[in-house]
Amino acid sequence: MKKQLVEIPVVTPAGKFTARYSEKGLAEFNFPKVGRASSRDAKTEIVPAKIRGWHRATESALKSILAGRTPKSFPPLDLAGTAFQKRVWSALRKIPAGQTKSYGEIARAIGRPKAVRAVGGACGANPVPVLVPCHRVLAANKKLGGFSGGLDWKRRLLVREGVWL
DNA sequence: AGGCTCATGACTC
DNA sequence: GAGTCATGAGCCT
Repeated sequence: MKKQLVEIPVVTPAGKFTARYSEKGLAEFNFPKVGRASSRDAKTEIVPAKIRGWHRATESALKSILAGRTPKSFPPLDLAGTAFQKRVWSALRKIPAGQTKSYGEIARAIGRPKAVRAVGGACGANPVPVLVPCHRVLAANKKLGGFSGGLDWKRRLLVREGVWL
C-alpha cells in the first residue's frame, strides 16, 4: 500500500491534463498524452469534498495560465522534494506570467549563483509543471532548453503567454 | 554563427 | 564515489 493518490482529469481546450492529489494537496500533475501507465494506485472512486475544492482551484489556475494570466486562486501543493528543489520551485512561482528567466537567474535568486545546472535538475524534477511554471525558464541566451512534458508544450505555453523569443 | 570543452552543484545508483 | 544533467562561459573553427 502506498500513498494512494486521487487522480482527476482536467479537461481544457488544450487537452486533458491529469491531476493527482494526496491528503495534503496537489501532488502531481501532467500533460495530456504523456503516458504514465504506472501509478495504478490512483483511484477516482469517492472524492472527498476537500479534494474537490482543491481540484476546482486547480482547474481555475490551469485555465488562467493557459489564457496567459497569473492564477488568482491556487490549490495547496504537496510537493515531494529536497530543500534545494523546494527553493527552486518556490522561486519559479514568483515568475509572473508572460515573463521568462534563465536558469542562472533562478540560481542567483535562491542564493546559489553557480548551481545553475542543479536548477535545471530541480526543474526537471518538478512534479507539478505548468502550475509551477517551469516552462518560463529558458537558457541564458533564450534558448528553449528542455522540458519534461515535451519541448512542444514548453513552446506552446510560452506562446500562449505572449512570450516569443 | 555553430560547435566543443570544462567548471560547477545537486541528485541518483 | 562515479556518472548524469532542462547550464553557462570560453575558445575554437
